[in-house]
Amino acid sequence: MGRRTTIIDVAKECGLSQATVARVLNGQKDIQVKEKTRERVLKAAQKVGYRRNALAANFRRQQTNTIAISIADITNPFFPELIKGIQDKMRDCGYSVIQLNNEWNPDIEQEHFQYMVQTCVDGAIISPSHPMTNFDTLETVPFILLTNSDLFSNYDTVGNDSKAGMRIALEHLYGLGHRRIALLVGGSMSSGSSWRRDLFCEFYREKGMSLPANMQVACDFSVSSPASFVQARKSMENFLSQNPLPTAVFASNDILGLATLQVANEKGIQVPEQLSIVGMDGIFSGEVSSPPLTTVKKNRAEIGRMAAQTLIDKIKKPQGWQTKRLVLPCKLLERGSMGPA
Amino acid sequence: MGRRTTIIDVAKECGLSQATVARVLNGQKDIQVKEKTRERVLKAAQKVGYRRNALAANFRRQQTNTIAISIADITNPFFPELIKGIQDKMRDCGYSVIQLNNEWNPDIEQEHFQYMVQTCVDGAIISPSHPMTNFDTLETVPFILLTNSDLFSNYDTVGNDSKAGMRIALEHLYGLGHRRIALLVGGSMSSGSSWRRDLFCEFYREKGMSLPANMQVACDFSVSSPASFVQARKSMENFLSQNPLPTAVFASNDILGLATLQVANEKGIQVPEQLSIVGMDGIFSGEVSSPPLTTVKKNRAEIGRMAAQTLIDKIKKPQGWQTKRLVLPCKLLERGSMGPA
DNA sequence: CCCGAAAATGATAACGTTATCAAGGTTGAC
DNA sequence: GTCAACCTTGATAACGTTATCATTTTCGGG
Repeated sequence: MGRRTTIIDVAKECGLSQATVARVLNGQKDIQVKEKTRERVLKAAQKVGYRRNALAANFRRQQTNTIAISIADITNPFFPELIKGIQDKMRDCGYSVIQLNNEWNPDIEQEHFQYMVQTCVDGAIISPSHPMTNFDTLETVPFILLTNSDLFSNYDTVGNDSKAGMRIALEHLYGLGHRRIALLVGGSMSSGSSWRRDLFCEFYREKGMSLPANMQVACDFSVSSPASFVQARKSMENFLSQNPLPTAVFASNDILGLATLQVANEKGIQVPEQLSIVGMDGIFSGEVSSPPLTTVKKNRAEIGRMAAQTLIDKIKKPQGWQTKRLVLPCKLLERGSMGPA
Repeated sequence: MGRRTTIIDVAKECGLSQATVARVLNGQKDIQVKEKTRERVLKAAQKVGYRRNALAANFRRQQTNTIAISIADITNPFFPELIKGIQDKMRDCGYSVIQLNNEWNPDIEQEHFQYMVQTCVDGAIISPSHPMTNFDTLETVPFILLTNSDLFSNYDTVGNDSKAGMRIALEHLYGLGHRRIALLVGGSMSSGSSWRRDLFCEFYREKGMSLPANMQVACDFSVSSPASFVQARKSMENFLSQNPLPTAVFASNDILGLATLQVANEKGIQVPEQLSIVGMDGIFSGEVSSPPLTTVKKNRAEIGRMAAQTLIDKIKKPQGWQTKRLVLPCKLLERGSMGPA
């Protein structure tokens, strides 16, 4: 099989130097080359069927125009829109995206970091698998974290203000007259749960209410993925058997919220008349339950775009970068599973 | 900033040749090198902090250990599990995955193909954006299509037997006594719709029934994505106003099915007592509606894994490859929205 | 018309790895 | 002890582009 045609073949064809050909075919926009020679080159390139060898170029320049995304699991409905947001922005800026799933596994996550270094991605956007994730492996790869946790306060982060979002939900429920509000959190190991409990207790304290028993459920499976829906249902079957029931439930993600809703429906508990349910995230599935799930919506596409833009800024400005922490607000999306107490 | 350490630095450090060092650090498993020298190299590598430069290696070998996936849109709930399946298998085999969204846009799709060639991906898995997609651009990149359409019968394909799946659903409905079964298809431009109509009409003919009026709805928006749920609802509001209603509906994807279900619920049409609804795909959202949506399930993760495996086989066996067409069965997943007529 | 500056082009050295072939060592059978 | 066969290691040439510097050409002002 014949060697693939190179810049040199083009040079020979048009009788110009390799350098000039390179300038025309692969150079930046601000290069100097006469219109006439440009045409000569283009014509010759066409004739010999030149295709740029990106591998060679990447190697020479030691950069790939590729960034990596490290998340837990693409099948978790939280992520696709986020990733889409990143991809769209990155595409506009000439980057490709490699997406890696760590399955909540820190070891895999570390492998991914190594991969990023070796493969010379230009940057990375990372949703940390857990609060202790160590980023030293990444060495000089610029990265942005998808979180708003205080645990990562000295890194660049983009995230939703989940605390404020949760507060909005609780306040709203309170305003509707609810005094027995329960909290559902998933994944004890996940960083997410502890601040939620704190905020929850603080909220009760603030309102001068004492926290009734059995108002907190921690599901010890790993949260928010459809795969854990069945398990979530089991927890909820148990939870919704208590008497008296709470009048409202705040679920820290929509999967938990939907599990609660489904079990409530099955038990004949009227939603929202007897029980209000508020979820968090705003995934599509919440739109098709009955009633549709009221939720604290995170604009995931926006988060993705912001993260991408921030990463690009960071890549382009290697000197004097100041740590950035972007926080986007959540919005209460009323869809029908919340009502007066 | 100091140059990053190379194989040559390691060679100097341990007093062996570059070639030997390369054999130890980056060679295949079946290389010959004495245990003692291997240790020397490893130790030296450790000491000078050697990191393999994958860019150089990729360039030299003219391969990337990366494959590309081209799909319409990752936010379409059909795709994440499919992609996961591909990623998992590919990861096991040492490949990374670049995922590209073409937004159903053939031009973007072609751009992606060019990108694949330039960037020298080792292979590609493609869900064609439309029936006329031209793969010439891909040149020598080996690829597999995610489809079961006859339109691509001379390519390697992996797909579900959607026809058989649809037939299962129709037969099942028929068996339950339904005689007024409606067909909902989305996206007139998509390749999918025409064979569905054909099969639908044939089914009626086979059963010796005449096809009543208004038993086919084609929604002229681009299907199966949550983004079109609202539009699907509108079509269904209209459709479900007719009198008499069909006793059953086969929706060619779950989004349409869920839209139908929701509108039926709102109109007070009892599902499945007054109206049976069967969807197709088996996305998670169908599990949280009430009743949960009965559907013809496609095992997307399995499809992904098969496609990945097939692609790998093809990559590894460049000579004498025989076109393969893998067809996986669909399964009726009864969840509650289907009952006797 | 000449000169200097700027613009355009040319020549060539990397980039870090892999692959090829040559050279040196070791082993075992005769 | 010799020789062949095999096992290790070494030297070195690619791979195709970009970047740097040198050279040539163009152009305008005096």
